[in-house]
Amino acid sequence: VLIGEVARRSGVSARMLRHYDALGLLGQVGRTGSGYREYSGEDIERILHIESLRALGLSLREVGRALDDPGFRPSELIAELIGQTRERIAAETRLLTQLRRVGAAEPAGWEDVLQVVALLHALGSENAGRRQRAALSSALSSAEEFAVPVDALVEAALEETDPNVAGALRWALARSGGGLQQLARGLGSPVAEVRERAAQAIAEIPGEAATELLRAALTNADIVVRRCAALALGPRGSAEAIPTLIDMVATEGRDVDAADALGVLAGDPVLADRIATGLVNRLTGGAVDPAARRQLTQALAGIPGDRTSQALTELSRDADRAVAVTAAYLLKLREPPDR
Amino acid sequence: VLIGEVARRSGVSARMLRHYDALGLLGQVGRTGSGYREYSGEDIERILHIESLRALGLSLREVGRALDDPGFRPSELIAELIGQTRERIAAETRLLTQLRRVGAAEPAGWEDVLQVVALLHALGSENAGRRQRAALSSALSSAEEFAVPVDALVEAALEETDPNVAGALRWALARSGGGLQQLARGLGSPVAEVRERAAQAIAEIPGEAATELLRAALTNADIVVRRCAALALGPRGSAEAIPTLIDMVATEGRDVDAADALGVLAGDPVLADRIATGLVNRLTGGAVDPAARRQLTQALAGIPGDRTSQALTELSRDADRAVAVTAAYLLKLREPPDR
DNA sequence: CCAACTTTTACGCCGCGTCACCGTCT
DNA sequence: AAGACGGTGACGCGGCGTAAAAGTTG
Repeated sequence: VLIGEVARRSGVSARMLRHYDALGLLGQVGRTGSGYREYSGEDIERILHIESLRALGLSLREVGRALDDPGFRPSELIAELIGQTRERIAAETRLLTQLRRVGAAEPAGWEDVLQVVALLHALGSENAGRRQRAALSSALSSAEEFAVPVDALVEAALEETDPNVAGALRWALARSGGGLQQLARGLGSPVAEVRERAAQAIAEIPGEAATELLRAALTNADIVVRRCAALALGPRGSAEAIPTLIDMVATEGRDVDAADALGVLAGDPVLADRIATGLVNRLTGGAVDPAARRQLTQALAGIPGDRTSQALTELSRDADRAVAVTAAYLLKLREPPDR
Repeated sequence: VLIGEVARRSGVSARMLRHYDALGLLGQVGRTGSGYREYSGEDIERILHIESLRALGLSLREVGRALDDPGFRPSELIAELIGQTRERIAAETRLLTQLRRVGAAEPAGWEDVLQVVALLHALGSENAGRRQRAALSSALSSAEEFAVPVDALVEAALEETDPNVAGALRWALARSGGGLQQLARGLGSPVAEVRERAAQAIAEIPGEAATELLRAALTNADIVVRRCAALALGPRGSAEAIPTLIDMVATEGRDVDAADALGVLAGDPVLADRIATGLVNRLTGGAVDPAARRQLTQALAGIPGDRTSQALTELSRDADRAVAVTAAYLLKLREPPDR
């Protein structure tokens, strides 16, 4: 069979058939008296084999090695090819999300494209300084002509380990005002750090939508998220955060911040009563550790109202000297200034 | 700034910087007195721009065209790049599934790999004849050393439009005995044809697992699926199919097949009674169209038992002549042979 | 004799590493 | 004067299209 016939039937161009021959992939191909290549049935079969292996992604060189080595184990090669293909898909997918972000920024001209690309690239950089600069510039560039790619900011904020850069990213997000939906998804991440970062980022975003999200986060499965949400909800005047905040006052660590948040909420007299009652219930409930009782007592400092005054009077006779002294001191502070 | 410095700070190799220069991407780069390239701040900025565009997947030639044309609209280019990238991802993904299937076939040597690849390739061919041969060969090759990639068969069977090839594929699937799980997923496809093909394929697979799946399919949202399942469940002795089959008898199209299936089920005397009752209820229920009544009467032919005989006696006096004649004829057939 | 084949040889593409060989700074 | 820079030119890789120039079929 001559080369043209083989080319037509196998779908491989005559050029490539000659190339295979030149590379020695076919062993020796027969020739007619006048020098034309004469392919045998075996040759054709071998050509089909070559095409099969090439379809799996092997290079011609690899095909040659594979077909020549009769004792080759295919399974590991297949596994390796799978790995390589996955890697390529991952790279292409990263490229695709970059492209989508650039497109979403609706650049008006090349200048904008270049700026967005540089920004995205810097946000994904290994270098913390570059990331920092990128975060700051996206925080400040909201007045530019192109839209800052919010989802890239969210992704960066959720993955950022450097605290300074993370802060800058949260600031940028807060200024952009968007990304709440993706941050909300971050609250459900399997990774604890991501959940916490999402909660912090939402906490720094102003507006009713973020507040609503924080209220929902009060029922999050992750206690860290719940506490972060509660701290942020205090200044926003959300009474739903009170139980979590009282829990936090009784816990080591964020008790001062929680007490402050309760103090802000207690600006409303109705809430002040509820908060005071909650704190007192905690103090008189059984099995509370002494350190927690002291923190709860101190938290009463920020809560106005008669309910607190009564509680402090009783606490000034508390069995725990530290509690009694603190309560007495706070009581004196609350005496009316007109002697 | 000399080339080495630029290379170190931009991450672009000196080789490539010279290449950019040779391609004219940078306009004219300055030179020192001794002929060294001297990059200005603008040059460096331009280099960063080039890198940005290359990161988006543009070739050097495209970068040159883009940067030279000041009035270029970037948005359409971005859209095109997105399309191309998606296409590449799709191609790589197809390759990945092929590779996984080859790996799943656990080939012992190159021979097996080649056969599996050829088979997969033929299954995905445009040419119906090739697909047919591939289907037949995978139906017959279950005795070979390698495992036929069942999921490829399922995918092919769910997408096949040629009825002959589809039949061969279902046969191959039935012989392989696997793929039920993926076929079950096909029952939930948004495409009606795919759902029907999945149902047909399951119907041809023997065994309790397939029967169970068919029973579940009786509650499928797609009526075609339900009917296909019911037809297949008849011969498997599943009484659950009876209501659907009776519905089918009263409907144009598959009524004869449904009647046959009911006849098989009626081999069990208890079921025979239930079926007869069901058919009679349909006949005496209000607002049944005449054609349906005739089909229901004919279906009684295959149902033994006294209940049927009584019904036929009554029907032989039916107002519809066709029904009455049919019933009378069937009654005569049922007279005991001993005169 | 012509048309349709075949043959070999060779260039180009694209992005880039790497050499060779030579000049120029400090 | 050594060694770190810079310059140009060229080759190679991989997979193939394409084209030229010539010979072989029917």
